[in-house]
Amino acid sequence: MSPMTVSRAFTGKGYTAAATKERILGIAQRLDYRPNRVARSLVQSQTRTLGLMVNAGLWFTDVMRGADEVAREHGYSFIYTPAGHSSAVEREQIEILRERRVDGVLLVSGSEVSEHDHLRALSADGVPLVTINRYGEDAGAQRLFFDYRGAACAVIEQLLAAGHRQVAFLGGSPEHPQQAVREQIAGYREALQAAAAWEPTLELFGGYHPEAGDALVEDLLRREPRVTALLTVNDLTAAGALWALRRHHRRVPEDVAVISFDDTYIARCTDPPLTSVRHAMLAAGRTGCGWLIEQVEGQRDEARSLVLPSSLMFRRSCGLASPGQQEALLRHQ
Amino acid sequence: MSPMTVSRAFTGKGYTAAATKERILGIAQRLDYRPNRVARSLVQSQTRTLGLMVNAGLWFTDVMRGADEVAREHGYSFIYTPAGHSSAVEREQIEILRERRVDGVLLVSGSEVSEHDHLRALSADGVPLVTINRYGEDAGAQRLFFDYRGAACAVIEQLLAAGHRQVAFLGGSPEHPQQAVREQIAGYREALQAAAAWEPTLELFGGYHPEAGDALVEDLLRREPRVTALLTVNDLTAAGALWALRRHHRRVPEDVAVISFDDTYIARCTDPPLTSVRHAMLAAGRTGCGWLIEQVEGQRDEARSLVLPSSLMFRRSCGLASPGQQEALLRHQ
DNA sequence: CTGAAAGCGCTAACAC
DNA sequence: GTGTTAGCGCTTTCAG
Repeated sequence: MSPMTVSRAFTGKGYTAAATKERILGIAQRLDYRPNRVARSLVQSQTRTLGLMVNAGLWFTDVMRGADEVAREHGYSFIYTPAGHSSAVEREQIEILRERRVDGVLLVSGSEVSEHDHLRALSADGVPLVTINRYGEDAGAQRLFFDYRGAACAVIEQLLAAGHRQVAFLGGSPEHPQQAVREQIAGYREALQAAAAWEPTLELFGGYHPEAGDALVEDLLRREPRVTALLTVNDLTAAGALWALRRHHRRVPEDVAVISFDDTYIARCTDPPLTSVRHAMLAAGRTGCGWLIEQVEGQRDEARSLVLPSSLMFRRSCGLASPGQQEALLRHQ
Repeated sequence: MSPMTVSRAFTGKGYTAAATKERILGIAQRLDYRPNRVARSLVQSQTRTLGLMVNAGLWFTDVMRGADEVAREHGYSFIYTPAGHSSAVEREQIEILRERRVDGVLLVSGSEVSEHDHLRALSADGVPLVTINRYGEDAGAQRLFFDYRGAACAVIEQLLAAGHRQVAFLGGSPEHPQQAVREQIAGYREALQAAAAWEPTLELFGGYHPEAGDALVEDLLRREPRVTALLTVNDLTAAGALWALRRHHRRVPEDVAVISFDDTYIARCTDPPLTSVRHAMLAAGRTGCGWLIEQVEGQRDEARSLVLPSSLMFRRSCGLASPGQQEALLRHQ
């Protein structure tokens, strides 16, 4: 019963007599023996460990869950590390992951950082990298995106089709450091301009919180009292917008339709509940991790990128009929 | 420049001439060399890796952030694994963590599982374990709790002191598998009974979602129209309760005061915003990880447990004046 | 089907 | 201050 035989019994590689195998596993059980993956990692120079860098936030849970599911199915585990908002912090975390010899890195972060050398170095040294929701310079990674622009476009098109002509955008900023926000605004403009219905006075930027949403609606109603629909940068802003609309006795959705982004728990809790754009978080995690493992295991090294389709969760705030189900895929064109 | 000298240059252990050290670090930089922590882990039988088992959810972000901060300060990293809701799943995940030779495990999970052998085995084999919000059988772990009972008590006492006599409890169930929920109910009863103000008709169980909150308020107003205050099992339920109260033209907080549990984002988004019990998530993560590291490094092996004090985030829904600040510590007695 | 030898990259312990 | 030796627990390779 050499170490080699034990190894074969546990890994299933090579031949082992069924009887020996059984005996070994039995003894192991009794001795509370369990193979040491650290030693195995050393000799195989493969840790079956992936780095997961995420900016904590309301949404990252689902991405993480999806990624972890797939990892687990393939025998990988995740080392977690927060993403931070600067190249310096990122570089430091990546360094730790590299010392730990992770087989690949999944980076989930909307932060725009100025330098990408640390990411470029990863790929250059053969450590696969998949990014989710990361715009900016291509650092040799495979990349996944949520369809902020397309979703905004599609939502506006639906509102226009329902007869709305004065459709406002609330919150955020066209100068926001995260491109995702800028994409939303771009999508909003694109759809309205295509219908010759774009008016700059209907764009009210400047915040991401309920209080901002409330204040912006105050402004809006003063500037454009005829407004009949509004899209907000996120659920929080929409919640605040509802406060102001109620104060001004505008009924939602009869007088003003409201649609927001992100479909967090908040959307189910407001009065009325919010129709909200839902991004494919779980799918992002699953696909991202799948791509990563494909790279680690040597299939599909080429660069690729994919924009994941978003969907619209229909609730009472928008006055639109959902096409058959409560959740509908958002497809621009 | 033997391997040993390089090792000393990087770890700082033992003596290294400043000049040699500098030269080594320089060469390392140029060669893109970086110490292999896997090899180090093997020889030291210490991975500086901790297992983090959490049930995904709205709240776990903050616990995770706190834990990771402390871990990082001490040179540890976390391997993430979901907690699941059964002993079988837990056992499997723990097994993976043990094969990976984590130095300790932080278990964050309210799930009540029937068997604790896998946890007991951990401690028995010298793998430190700290649990957060885990009731039930003591499996040799150091344990942290949130003060659900005390917080409920203290909230009710404040409502009573403000003159409320008919105080309802909404949502949850005294038979809920998670003790945390049962603790809330116990605290509610305890405080009301102490004031001889407890009435079974004011307890309405049966759900954790807005729709449940809404329906339960319907029942409540039918049964006890004189109710002036209510405590809900969580923010979601409270949000639904607000819908029903508005439908019945009860003003919040003038006619009915509402206080909820968890202080999620939702509490800032309802109309009016919710006064809500906030648990010390970040502190739990930090303290838990700190305890774990103390165990790993050999100080403080004895069992210990601590109930972390909760606080109340005052917002408009409760009609109580906050004592000086918006957030106040909840202290029972 | 099983075993023996060698080595993964590092560090503990002990020379020099 | 620096180098040498040995070995952490496994797997690769090759021999039986």
